[in-house]
Amino acid sequence: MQRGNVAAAERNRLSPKAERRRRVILDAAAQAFMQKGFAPTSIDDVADVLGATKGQIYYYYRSKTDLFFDVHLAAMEMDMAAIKDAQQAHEDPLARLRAMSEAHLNVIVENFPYQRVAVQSVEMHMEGQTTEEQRDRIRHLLKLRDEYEALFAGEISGAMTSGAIPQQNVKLVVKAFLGALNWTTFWFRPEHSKSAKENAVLVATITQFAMQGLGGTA
Amino acid sequence: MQRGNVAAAERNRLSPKAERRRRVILDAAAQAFMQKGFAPTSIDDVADVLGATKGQIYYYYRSKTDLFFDVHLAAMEMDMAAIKDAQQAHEDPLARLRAMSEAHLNVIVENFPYQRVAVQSVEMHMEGQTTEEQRDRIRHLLKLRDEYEALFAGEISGAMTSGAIPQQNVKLVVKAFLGALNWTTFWFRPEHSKSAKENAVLVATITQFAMQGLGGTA
DNA sequence: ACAAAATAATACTACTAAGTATATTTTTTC
DNA sequence: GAAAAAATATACTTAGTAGTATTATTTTGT
Repeated sequence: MQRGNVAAAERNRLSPKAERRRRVILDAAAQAFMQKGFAPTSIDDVADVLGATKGQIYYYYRSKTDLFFDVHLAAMEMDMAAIKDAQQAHEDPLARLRAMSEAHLNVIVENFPYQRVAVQSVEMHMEGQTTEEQRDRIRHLLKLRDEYEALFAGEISGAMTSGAIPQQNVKLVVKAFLGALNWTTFWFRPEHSKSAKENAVLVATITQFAMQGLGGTA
Repeated sequence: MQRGNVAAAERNRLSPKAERRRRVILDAAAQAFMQKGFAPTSIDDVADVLGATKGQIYYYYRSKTDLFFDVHLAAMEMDMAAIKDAQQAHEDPLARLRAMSEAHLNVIVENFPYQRVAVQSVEMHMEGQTTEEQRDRIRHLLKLRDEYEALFAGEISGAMTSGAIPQQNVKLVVKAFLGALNWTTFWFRPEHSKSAKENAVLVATITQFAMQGLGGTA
């Protein structure tokens, strides 16, 4: 039975085994898209990473586009889960923000292929030949991205209100803040990363930079 | 006479008229690549932006790849020229760095299509089917990029040595610094940008964030 | 004004890769 | 352990596009 792509909401209809298989394919796709980006990566490239053939991929996914969207969505879900935990562990806006930054960077270094793919802009690749259903998914992904940014912006605003950092243009500084973090996806190479300690230094240093960027008095 | 692609060093062999035409094509290519990225942009897309046909483009450029490289190179040359001017206008490392940051951001907002293209990683698109000559050009572009980063890293090191900012991992903070700036290519939309004043606020705010990120005592 | 050179458009070729249809193999179920 | 269902592989079709060959037009020099 051809099952094709399923939205996140109906994933539970799949058998646990099928879902595991989907995840393996998703990992291979993240790996492949990471290396060359969406357009120049063929389904056969993904199949090569997977060690299988096209047939298998099309059994679980309707199209290359849907596969890409699912990688993207999985990446965002990782991010969301990680920073919400971080957020709830603290009271003070700046403490929250610091924990969120660390969580975000940890997700990047630990799930690099997914996070790298998520940074390749969605809208960029999909102009024109998309179905209405796919445009819905794009809108959803963009909405998630905006919500994610809003979580950071909210804490920055909170810190401003409480006087912990100077008044400043939140819309702009939140971009700079996330830019400092997300830029990691451009230069970090997980295969060159030796130790967990080295990654910890990365997380601490970039977080320190971003927090100081806001101009707090410590 | 078919002339094809020429490297920067031999551009002066072209007549002024031919060089102007090349530049018009380059602008169109930057515009087109900006919208969708390299792979999904066809030469016909570029020709559409140009308001002409393929024939014209292939008269001046050997291949789509060479065209992309030239956009990239032009972007880097803009950056280099801008920050070298900024650098020479000041003595103090932090003053230099601030001026370099402002210069870099101004180049981004004023030549957005080129700068956006330059941020699309070169290496990402070109795995495999490249000629030896093209691989040379990739290496050259990557070298320029490293040199560019080294100019920023040098000033950060200078500021550290003079005690203007705390000791820190320069390799990492220079990435965060440039990340805060370059991230602008992901969210800035020149067509929505109303006034020069608004752009000035952007440049000042992002620069302020990046400078503070280094932890100076002001 | 006209020949030659330069520039540009058109018509064509070859190839890549997404998606599909079909066949084969593996797993499950009774 | 055989029939049915699920999972995977293979073979094929088709659309899009990079690059080229050829033709047409414009510019330049004399």
